[in-house]
Amino acid sequence: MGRRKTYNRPEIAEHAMRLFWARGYHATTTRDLTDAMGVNPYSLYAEFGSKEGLYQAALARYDALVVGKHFGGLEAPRANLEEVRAVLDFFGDVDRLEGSELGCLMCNTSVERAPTVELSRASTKRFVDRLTRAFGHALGNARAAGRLVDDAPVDALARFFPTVLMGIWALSRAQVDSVVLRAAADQALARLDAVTRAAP
Amino acid sequence: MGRRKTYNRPEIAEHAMRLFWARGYHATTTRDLTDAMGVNPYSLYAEFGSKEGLYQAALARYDALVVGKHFGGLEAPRANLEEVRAVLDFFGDVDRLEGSELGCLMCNTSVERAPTVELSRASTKRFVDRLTRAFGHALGNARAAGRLVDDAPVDALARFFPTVLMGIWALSRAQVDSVVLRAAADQALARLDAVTRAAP
DNA sequence: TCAGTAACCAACCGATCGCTTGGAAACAAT
DNA sequence: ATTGTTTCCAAGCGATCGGTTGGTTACTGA
Repeated sequence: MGRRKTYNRPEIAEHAMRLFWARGYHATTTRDLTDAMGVNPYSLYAEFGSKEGLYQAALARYDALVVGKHFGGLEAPRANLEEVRAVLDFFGDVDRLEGSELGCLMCNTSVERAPTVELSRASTKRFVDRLTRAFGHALGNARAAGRLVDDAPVDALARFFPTVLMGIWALSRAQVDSVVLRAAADQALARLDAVTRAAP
Repeated sequence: MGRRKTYNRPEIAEHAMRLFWARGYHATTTRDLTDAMGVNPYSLYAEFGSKEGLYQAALARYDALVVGKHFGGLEAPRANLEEVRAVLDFFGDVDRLEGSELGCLMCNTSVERAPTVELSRASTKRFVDRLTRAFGHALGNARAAGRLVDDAPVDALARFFPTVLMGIWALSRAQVDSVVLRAAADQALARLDAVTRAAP
């Protein structure tokens, strides 16, 4: 009943995600968005209500696409120490990847939006919770498999690692020397080694 | 020769520092600034040239006042393990302080400004360098005093700790559960303990 | 085929952005 | 007291912000 949409909602949200990710919320104008996406302001507001609504949709898309891509392994049922090490190792070398100066959209949101926008604060908390659960899950598996020392502080480590990653992401945006990010990941890994039981 | 200024440059810069710290660069308008400081736009532009110039002055003020306050102990000639532990412990409990949801202006700058503004990127790098040197200095003293194990990776630790703090600051702004920040600081401290020689 | 409906688009809205200006006010030097 | 210099301030500059609207186009159902 009526004309069909010529755009695709998830695509628009993904496009917005990339712009917001690179430049932040305030520095990305609605004209930047409509120009880059080839869609009219009318369609944007009909679909997302406001710039803020579009931002939330972009965060949701980020959670599904990017977070899922990087932390899906950690959330897999049989995730173990290998997955924990892999993700820390990956982000220790993240500056070698193209676009690493973007950091993480959720880290950016925590800094730019969370203090003043309730929805963004909630999104950030959910993100931290997701990462904490993911690490906790994998570390729990490791402990159950007898690969961690008995008094290994699984919960504390599961909160520690996301914090280290947030630091790495924040610094990525300033393009600090890659040695810094590598050292941060390595020392986090060293802490993990300290509570890992030696292989038999 | 001529009328005297009714404002004080460092005071203006400090006032701007607080506003930028709380709301970020883009979300703080020049009217917010002039209203809060009781100074006219003319004076602001005569003194700092542009909003960007004022931001740089605010960063300089932050470096002198806030960074000096929190990391001065670490930079003291005789700084040692106690100072390293004190600063990590302090920021592990930072959420108990009033205004902790502000995080750190340099962390905010790294995220919001560094990717697109060369001066802010340089400021951020200098900040990270200052922290890295401060930690390296104190850890170097500890090693020289025989308080660290022989193969303690002083340089890596000196890069690791600032990264953890950046993570804590980024998360502070989302007011995440204090347990997260405490755990992050504790695990960083545990890594330090692992390379500390047992007391005789 | 034609009414009804929904999406499209260019043009535009008031508000606010960073920043400037013309003239009055306050000082120092003589 | 006069002059020259500097700062102060209200008002306002063009540009751009997030968001809207009226008329047109494309589709659906009967």
